[in-house]
Amino acid sequence: MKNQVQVYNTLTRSKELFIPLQPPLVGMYVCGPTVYSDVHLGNCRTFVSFDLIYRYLLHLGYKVRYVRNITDAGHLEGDRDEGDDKFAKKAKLEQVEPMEIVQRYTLGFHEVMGLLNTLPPSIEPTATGHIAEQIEMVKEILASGLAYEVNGTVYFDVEKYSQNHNYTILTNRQLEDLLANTRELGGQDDKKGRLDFALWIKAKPEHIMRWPSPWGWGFPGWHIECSAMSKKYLGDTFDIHGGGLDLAATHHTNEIAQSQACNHHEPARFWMHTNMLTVNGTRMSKSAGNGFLPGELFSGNHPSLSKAFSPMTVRFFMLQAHYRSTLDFSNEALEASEKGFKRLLQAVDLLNGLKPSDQSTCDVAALKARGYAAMNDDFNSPILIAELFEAVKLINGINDGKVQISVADLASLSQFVKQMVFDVLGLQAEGKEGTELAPLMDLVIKLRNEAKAKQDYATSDKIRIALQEAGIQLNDSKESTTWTKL
RNA sequence: GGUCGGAUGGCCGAGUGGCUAGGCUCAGCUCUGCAAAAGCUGCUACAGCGGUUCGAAUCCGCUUCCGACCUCCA
Repeated sequence: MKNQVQVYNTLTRSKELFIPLQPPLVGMYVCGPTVYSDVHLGNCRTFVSFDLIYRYLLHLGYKVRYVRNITDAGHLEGDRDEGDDKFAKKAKLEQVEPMEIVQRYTLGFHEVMGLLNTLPPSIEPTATGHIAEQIEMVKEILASGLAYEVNGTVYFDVEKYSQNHNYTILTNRQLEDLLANTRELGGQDDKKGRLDFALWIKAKPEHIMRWPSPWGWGFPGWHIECSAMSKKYLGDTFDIHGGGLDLAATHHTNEIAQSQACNHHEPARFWMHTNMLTVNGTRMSKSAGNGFLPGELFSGNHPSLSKAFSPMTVRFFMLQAHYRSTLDFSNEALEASEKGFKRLLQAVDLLNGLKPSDQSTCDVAALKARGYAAMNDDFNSPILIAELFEAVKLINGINDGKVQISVADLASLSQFVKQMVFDVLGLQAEGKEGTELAPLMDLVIKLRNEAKAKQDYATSDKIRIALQEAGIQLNDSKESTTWTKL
């Protein structure tokens, strides 16, 4: 299965066969969150998408070092390379230490990632923990002549860089257009060129988050942290660099320039970008104010939400769209995912109790092949899920005695479905947390069945309705009664 | 304004030069004391207009509409 994965590379705008630099090792760097506020659902989608990619590569047997940073310094408010950074600004508002902000939102981020069942990255470095590496990198870029210092701030010289490099290689824009269309910045900084960006920023004396450097007290620019940390943990060139599509034009473009200036070759061979989560067709973002927080979704505590949706429903919803497509968020779409997810897991539960036959009247191998082909085609999880629903149909058919399956095929089907659902898609069963209720429920169901046997339907219906009001759904079938939490 | 990407059935979403995913909804059926749940069956869509082709929703051109990026954002 290895060496059959086609990955869409933003650099070439096409799918390419993915072969790691040093198989079976894979180095993957993904731009993580900026922890100055709660992550919203759009942020989560990116990390769920890369979690799928990480999981599938692991499933194929690759040994992946997955590095995802925490940005806890250096991100600026506004479009000027001076002034307070986001952490200091937020901290002033909330009357706390900047690192208190960082700590709070980092913990919140990890909690949400856990609920969404994303695997933790191999390394999760922080920007503030790698100031020395960033300073080193800035020094090297200065030495290469592609940066200049003005009053304690160091800028990258985009125009000089462009003489020998293609600055816009990632997004295929024309430098002239960029220069012509870049907004006038008000002339308050000391940049030579309009596209130049800060590598190191001089801090005002009152600035709390600042570090000593060869250029005086300051803090790192927005782009250098990813270049420095990816280089440190993955080397000068690694396999995959990922992030949200919104990072491509500026952040990743500048990362490539920094790495080229420092290391003299491109940092990553594959650039992968995940698309945006939209609300009514418009991108969900902090600044647009149309964001949903994961907590609001999981609790249903939001004016636009018809009800609460569980983390796994949300994850399944995200995986039902391809990572490079926009995905539109709505109550209807979430409800559809909730039901579909439930149906999928119910079929998975049936797997262990299926009775094999001598022969198969179904083609498990073809089903598996289609599932793998989908994932090998740029991680096409919607198609994989469609194939899993074909498996659901098969499982139900076997359960009903309408379809026969051999022992070997059943084992193969069972392994495939479970691996894909749990290991690759990263889904997990929910609603089983009420196990302490089980003995109680057994008793209630027994009493109700006794009433039913005596045709005392008034009592049996009373129990059913009361339980429903208490959030427990009874499911009667011919042989038995089961229950689920609503 | 520039660059790029989209427009798929009631909804969400894949895909693709001929065999036309999948989920949800809806309808019918089975099961059932009734209901729910569950299962089965059914539901042929690709913005518009031209063109290429034996054949296009899929390729090309134009039009309309939408979005993203160009400024912090996953």
